[in-house]
Amino acid sequence: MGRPPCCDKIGMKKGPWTPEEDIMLVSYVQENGPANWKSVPTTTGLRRCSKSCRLRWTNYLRPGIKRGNFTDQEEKMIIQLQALLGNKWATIASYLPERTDNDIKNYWNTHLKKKLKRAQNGSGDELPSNHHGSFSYASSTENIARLLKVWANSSPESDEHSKCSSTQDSNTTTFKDSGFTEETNEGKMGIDLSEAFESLFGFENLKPGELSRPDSPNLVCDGIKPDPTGIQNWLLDDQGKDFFTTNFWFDENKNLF
DNA sequence: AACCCGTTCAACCGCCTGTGA
DNA sequence: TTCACAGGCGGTTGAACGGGT
Repeated sequence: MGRPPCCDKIGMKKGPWTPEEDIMLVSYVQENGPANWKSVPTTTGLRRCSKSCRLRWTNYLRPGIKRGNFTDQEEKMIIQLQALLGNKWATIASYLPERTDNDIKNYWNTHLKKKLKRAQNGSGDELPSNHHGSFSYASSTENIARLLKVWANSSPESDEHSKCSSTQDSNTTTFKDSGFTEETNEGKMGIDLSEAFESLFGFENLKPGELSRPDSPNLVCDGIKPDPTGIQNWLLDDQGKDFFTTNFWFDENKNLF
């Protein structure tokens, strides 16, 4: 016998939400903020379990949610991120702040999966050129490195960053003029990809100094930070500043190449 | 008009994780 | 250290809908 679902509590309603229920929930959040979901049913009188309330808010009622068709850019990002991260929908959603994880998951399952399959069986014209037509997660160092290199070189953002990197001071190798603000870094888009790196490269808990550039051994990596607009990644130096990485990657010995 | 079938997406389920007592 | 609980996450379901016959 497993644990009974929370919504099995007597009197709890299930199924589609009515406009009246939505209003009650929005009123609660306006007054109390999106927290303490446990108290929502008792405070509002809603006959919904706390999980249902939280889900309704985060997936539907929360401000700033974009609904409707996904743009080509969004589609491309989802495909690339899914190839890199697998079905980590919440992480992928953090790169598309106007979309919910549920939306992205649904879009993947109903549109993109089929699209990829068609492309795999057919010409492949529908896919970004760097997608290798596999539904499985990128599973080897070689594959993921190639995938990201090609993608980075083909995306408009990478052009911007390449320009920036070409102007950077080679002595300090501090990334400048990236248009990547601190606010963005610290916000929910600043997702740590170190887990993906760990699984791909066998890195276990990147530590300060563990990664270094062969041409600048005194430059060490203190972390990895992705670009919210794409799958370029920055390395952070030991002072927490970015030093760029767009066109270099790691080998199995944790050296950049 | 009635039925069938495929598609979409909101919502639920069950497990996992983080946190506080 | 252990336990309980709330919140988070990914997988799955099923009602609603639209197009075809």
